Amino acid sequence: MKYSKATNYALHTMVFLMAAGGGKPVGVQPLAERQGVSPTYLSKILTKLVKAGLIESASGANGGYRIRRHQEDISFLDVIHAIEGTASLFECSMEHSAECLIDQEMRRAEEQMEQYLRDKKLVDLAGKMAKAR
Amino acid sequence: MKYSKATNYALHTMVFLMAAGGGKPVGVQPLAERQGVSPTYLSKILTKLVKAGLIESASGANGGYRIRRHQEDISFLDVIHAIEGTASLFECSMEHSAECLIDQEMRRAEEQMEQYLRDKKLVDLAGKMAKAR
DNA sequence: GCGTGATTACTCGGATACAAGATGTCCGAGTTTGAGCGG
DNA sequence: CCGCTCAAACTCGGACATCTTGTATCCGAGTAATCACGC
Repeated sequence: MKYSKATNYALHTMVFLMAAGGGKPVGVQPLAERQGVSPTYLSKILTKLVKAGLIESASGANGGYRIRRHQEDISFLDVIHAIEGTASLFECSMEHSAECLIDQEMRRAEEQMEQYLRDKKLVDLAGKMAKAR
Repeated sequence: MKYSKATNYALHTMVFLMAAGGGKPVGVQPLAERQGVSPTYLSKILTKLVKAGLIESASGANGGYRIRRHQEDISFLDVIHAIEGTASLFECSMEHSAECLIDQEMRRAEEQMEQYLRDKKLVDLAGKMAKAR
């Protein structure tokens, strides 16, 4: 029960892409080098973000990744769901007669966390991160 | 990023032990049979609950497990921490100069969920579960 | 100068390898209860 | 009736086996920009 490293990479990459702005795309190499991860692996992660519609990719020379326009209100939850999936953290999987009460409470607890992450926008950190790093 | 089945087993067992009361201990067989899991595996899970001080074990014939007295205010979080550990769900693991802002936000989000689970007491469900099952 | 082809710098996707953790089983050891047996 | 012994019913702990998932690498394919070359 931990968040995967991929989520960590994805969040950091998103913040950096936001700081870079919507100009020319950023290649995988500088992004990977900055985080100390192999470019090929990071590209697999970024592919998920592309499919989720959070960023867009540009093929060919001078290609790379770029934040999607008009989506600077992307939340933490958007990124996490793109990487980890949207499935519930807890599933009872027992054959109860009715709906499992434990399951209900666990899902409500999870909803508390998700609500917080839904309200937190990445763009709030972009500025601070740029100078902190 | 999912809760383990062990947590599910632990929560269900705790609720059932509460419904059973603090009289004579309950053996592993009936508990395991009810949840469709092998007794030996369940015993490993319950050992963690014992070490966390949530339940106590009685060796020998007519032995088994029993809820600890004066602890009917056991919360969901107590059980989860006993099984999953108390480590944070998110760890940045990057060599930033300062504290990672992403890490801070993720921990706050997690704290939202934990707070909910800390307030939820198992005893609230014990009665309902008894008749629902 | 201008098109055309080759080269280069990228992303994309699948296949594969590796490691770690979750899940589950097996077995021997210790512990308590209770029955049986002999005095 | 009493005490002793022994068997049965348990938990406990470690050592495995297995399966899934996360992590990571490699390679071929496609794509776009740029450069070189010939007309």
